[in-house]
Amino acid sequence: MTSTPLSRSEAKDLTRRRLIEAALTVLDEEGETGLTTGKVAKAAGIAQSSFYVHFKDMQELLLVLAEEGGERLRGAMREARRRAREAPGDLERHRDTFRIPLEAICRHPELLRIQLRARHDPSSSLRDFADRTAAAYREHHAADLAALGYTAGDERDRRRLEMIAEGVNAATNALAMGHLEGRYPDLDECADILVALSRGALRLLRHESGGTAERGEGPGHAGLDGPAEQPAHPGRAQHGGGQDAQQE
Amino acid sequence: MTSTPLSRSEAKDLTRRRLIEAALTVLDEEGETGLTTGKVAKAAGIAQSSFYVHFKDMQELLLVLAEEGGERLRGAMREARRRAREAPGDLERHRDTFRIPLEAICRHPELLRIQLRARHDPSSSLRDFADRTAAAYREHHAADLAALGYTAGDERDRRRLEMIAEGVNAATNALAMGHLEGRYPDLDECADILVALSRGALRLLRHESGGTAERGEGPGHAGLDGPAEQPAHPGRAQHGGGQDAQQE
DNA sequence: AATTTCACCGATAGTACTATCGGTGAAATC
DNA sequence: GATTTCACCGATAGTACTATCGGTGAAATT
Repeated sequence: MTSTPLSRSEAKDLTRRRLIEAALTVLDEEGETGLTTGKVAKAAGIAQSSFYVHFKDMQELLLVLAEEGGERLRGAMREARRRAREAPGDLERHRDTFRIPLEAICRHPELLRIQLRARHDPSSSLRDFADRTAAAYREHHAADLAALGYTAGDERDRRRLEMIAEGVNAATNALAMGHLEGRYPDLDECADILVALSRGALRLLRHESGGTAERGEGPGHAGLDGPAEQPAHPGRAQHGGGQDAQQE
Repeated sequence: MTSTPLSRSEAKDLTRRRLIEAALTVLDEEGETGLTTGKVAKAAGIAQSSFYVHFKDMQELLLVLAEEGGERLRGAMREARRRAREAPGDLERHRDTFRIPLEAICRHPELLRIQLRARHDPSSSLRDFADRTAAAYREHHAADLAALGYTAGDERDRRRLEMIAEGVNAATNALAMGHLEGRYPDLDECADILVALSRGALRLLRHESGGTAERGEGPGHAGLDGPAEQPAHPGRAQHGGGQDAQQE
């Protein structure tokens, strides 16, 4: 019964929001090719020409979309990072570092899809956004790993840390998509795989930190394991304060 | 001086080839949105209307493109796999398993870009192709790992093997792109990272193969390493025989 | 040499999308 | 209550692309 006593500006904002949501849907379902003012306006329930009341053109809407989407995703990542930092040595939390991004992706898969598409599409208006987002993730993740105790000593280590972060990020996206496609029903299992991938790579980074750059693949002195590993056993507890265990 | 005594069908084939190459270029540079009969025809040096002499419509050209591109990439992968199988226990070769795909990507980055874009674009005509290609890679890689000795015992192991393959594939693509973007100048280093990523993940798969599926994340007994690794030494440097050093 | 074939061309009808414009009515302001 | 503002509308000019058609000349066939 309660009618809708919307003020003019409230109504406008609402329409604008509907346009943005509609654009997101169309973009996800039909790609940038199918994203037209007509379709978006129709999906939002207004006339095509009214689109221009809210946005100068489609480009402007895309920009807003990029900012909003980026913020949503980045927020989820920040959250994951925050939680991971809370107890860096706790194995369970370490797994969280991967599970939370996975969940974030699954909550808004269209955002990742759009970003991934744009990332490899030179003609996309969202290209810049996608590049910046990707770079932000890389650095986020690299910082996460650093927080876990994998501090980068020299230039090479820093680059490797970044490479690992980038690789694991890509794997995260892939597994999340696989999960959404029904191939990997268990997100926890996805997280486990990601933890394992990271571990292996970080081990490489670790035991070479001091030595020469012998190309022969130095997996040699595998003696030292990654930091957060040994003290792992404790089902979930942490007494062994992981990250600082190994000192070079 | 030698004029061009092209027969009619030869000339036609040549034009057709030019159209395909032009389409590939346009597709890479401007995305599917910018792929129009006019642009492709112009890039190939013929009139827009003549496009239809060679293809029923753009869709048909895209199909041809998908087949050709897929074949090119798949060929490179087969090669990598073949070489890897030749000496499964050889560490150097193991690295090849990753370096060769990296090189293949760098030789034709546009093919990967196009595939990645299509993979996440529901509206793309290349969607099916991209999905099939991705699935093929996954299975290829999973088979590679199996060939390296990581046979999947039960259902769970098989799924994990697939997940690892998918994750490492994604990481491969990401690192190759990073290399092309100038961030990772050394392809060998990329391969090293990939080897390390795989190792870590495969270890997970290994030492849980028999036990119960304790969710608590069993990375605990980091002991047993992957199978095909021990006999590796032969490579070049080896004394320490790296990865197998730490047991338990 | 005469005839046929056909790759290519320019022109164009048809379609889809963009972006603007004048009009309308209800909210906001006076 | 009169006036102004403005979100929304339908109509439409402009632009870009698709796909077809009849014409042309050189290669292929006879």
